[in-house]
Amino acid sequence: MADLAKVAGVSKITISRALSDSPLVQRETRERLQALAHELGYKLNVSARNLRLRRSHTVAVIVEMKPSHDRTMLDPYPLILLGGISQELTAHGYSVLLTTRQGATAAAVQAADGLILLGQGSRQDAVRRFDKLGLPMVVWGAPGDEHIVVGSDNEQGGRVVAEHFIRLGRRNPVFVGNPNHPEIFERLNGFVAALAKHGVKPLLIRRDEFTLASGGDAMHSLMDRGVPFDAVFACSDLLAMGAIRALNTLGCTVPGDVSVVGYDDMPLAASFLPPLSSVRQDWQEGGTLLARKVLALIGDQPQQSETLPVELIVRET
Amino acid sequence: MADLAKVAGVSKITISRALSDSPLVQRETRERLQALAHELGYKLNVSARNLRLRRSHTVAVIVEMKPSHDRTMLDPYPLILLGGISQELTAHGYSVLLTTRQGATAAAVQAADGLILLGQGSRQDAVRRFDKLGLPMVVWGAPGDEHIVVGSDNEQGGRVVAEHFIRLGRRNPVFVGNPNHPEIFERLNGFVAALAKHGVKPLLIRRDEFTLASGGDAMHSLMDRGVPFDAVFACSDLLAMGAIRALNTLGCTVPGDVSVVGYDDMPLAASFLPPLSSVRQDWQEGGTLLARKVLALIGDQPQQSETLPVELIVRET
DNA sequence: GCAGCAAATGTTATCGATATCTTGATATCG
DNA sequence: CGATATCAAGATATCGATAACATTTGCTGC
Repeated sequence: MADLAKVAGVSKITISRALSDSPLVQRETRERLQALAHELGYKLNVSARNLRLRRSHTVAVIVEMKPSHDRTMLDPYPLILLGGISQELTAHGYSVLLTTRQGATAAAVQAADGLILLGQGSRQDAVRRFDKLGLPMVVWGAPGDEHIVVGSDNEQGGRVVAEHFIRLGRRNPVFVGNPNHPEIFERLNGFVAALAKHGVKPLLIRRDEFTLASGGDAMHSLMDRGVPFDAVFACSDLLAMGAIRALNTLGCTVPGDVSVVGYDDMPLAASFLPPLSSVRQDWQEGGTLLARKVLALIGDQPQQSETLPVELIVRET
Repeated sequence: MADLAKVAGVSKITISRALSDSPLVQRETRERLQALAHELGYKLNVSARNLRLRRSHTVAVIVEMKPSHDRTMLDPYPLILLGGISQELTAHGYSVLLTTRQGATAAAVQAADGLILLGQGSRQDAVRRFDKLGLPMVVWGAPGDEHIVVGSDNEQGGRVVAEHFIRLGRRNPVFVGNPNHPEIFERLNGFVAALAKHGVKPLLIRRDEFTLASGGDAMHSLMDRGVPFDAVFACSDLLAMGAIRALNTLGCTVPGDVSVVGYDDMPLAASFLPPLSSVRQDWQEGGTLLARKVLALIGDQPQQSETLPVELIVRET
């Protein structure tokens, strides 16, 4: 900028003003300087500006990201939220600093103007760690009173599936998933509560992995134990698909003998054989909302937690 | 830091040295100052350091990311590469600045120490735009001579599928995909060349979308035209799955009448019915390599393009 | 006892941009 | 015509860290 100023025969500050379209500089001068800057290939030094302005126009997104081949694809939801987040932040001139939990100690995170936590980052211990940074922060997941949380309505998710099963006349439903995970716990809650209204008590099969294998395995162990069941609510589409395959192998028909509903409505659900019924969350909207809230917080506008509705897509299972 | 210095009764620079574990400061002093800094909750100002050191310890990853519900999931590969990239960069104290092409004009990108381009960013016009920034840059995709490219061996991918078809005695293979895309063009090349050695000439069905619908559609149009074919090489697993479904509907059996091979070996491929044969790329490794090369370039070590081998997973289609 | 040197710490300048306060020139008005 | 308002541009200080150079202190060896 100093060089530019010398070439143009003005002072640094005039250059600064001209480049930021300040009305303090005469239009002609401004345009001349802008043209000159462009011509000389001048690049603003962001670090210097950040230092001076005491803000980085950057939001750190902290993701729980396991590197294994399946995991990344099987559990891609944090990454999908990224789409909405990135779009919204970019539109407001902010950048996304992507970090895993391990990397979050890196200095760069402290430079961020705000924080978005995705994935199991919602685990309380993890969240508190970032709390200490004192940055505007929004968390994806199940609502609690400690933080500003955006998430889809997992309780509603459980409820609509329960009602669906009741409507179908199912009396022995099974829930497959990991209730230690707060979001899944909410689904279970909604499921159990809605069923209770009809005097039905579901069976809980705890599975920690969100894999096809795990879903199949759950069905096998159910059959082995000889427990009667006529409906399965799986906490992810993959669990559901694995379950259906296993049920077929075991001689059960879906949806004849057993109804199955998955979660997330991944694109493949629709073309699974048979087409899978599933609960759909609006990730794009979730991401957008997360971003919007951090930006608002950064702008000192108080925010509240918010829950997004889900939708049961009834197909053939 | 100045405050800390005052409290500790030393000068700023001593604080700076102590906190960066410089041996210029006596061990006792160093430890005392570190403890004090921790106690007072001192946070390094990254912008200031970046300014002074003229580097940001940040690598910008520019992704072609479409926001639609399907797209993100259907075409998640840029996001998967992110896993490897992020892991490797983090391990070396670097951060990942995630940007879409639109957002790449944002100032923050210029502050990065290096650039990684993913997705269709490999389109020449886009790549050149970033070239001008003069930053160390590595591109994912098909090798060209202009840039340093990391990618999987798409030609080999085409070749192994061709050989597989020949081995099965197929004489009328079809290629489904968008050859405008450089990576897919390479697959086509390898496919055609390997088939030619056996006197076989494949049919090309151009499809731009990587969706189930598109795959089905391709099969329908083939049948309508009455073209005989006995093998399909689809450029993505989704295309392949769509094709198989359509073939079944049209009264063809897979793999009886028609062999089908997909690409990417997504986790679901294995549990598709019938289990899908597919070409697998090692995304994790690809990401790691991308990151490693940018880091090397940043460290002024010259680098070359590199191609990763792929593997044909033969299942039942 | 003092040159000479090493170890530990301090001083000053600097990275590149911008906020605040001035200054000088022109316009406006009674 | 002089006083004040208005506008354009400059001077200086500052953001928070660190590199380069400077200084102090304590010690060795002759």
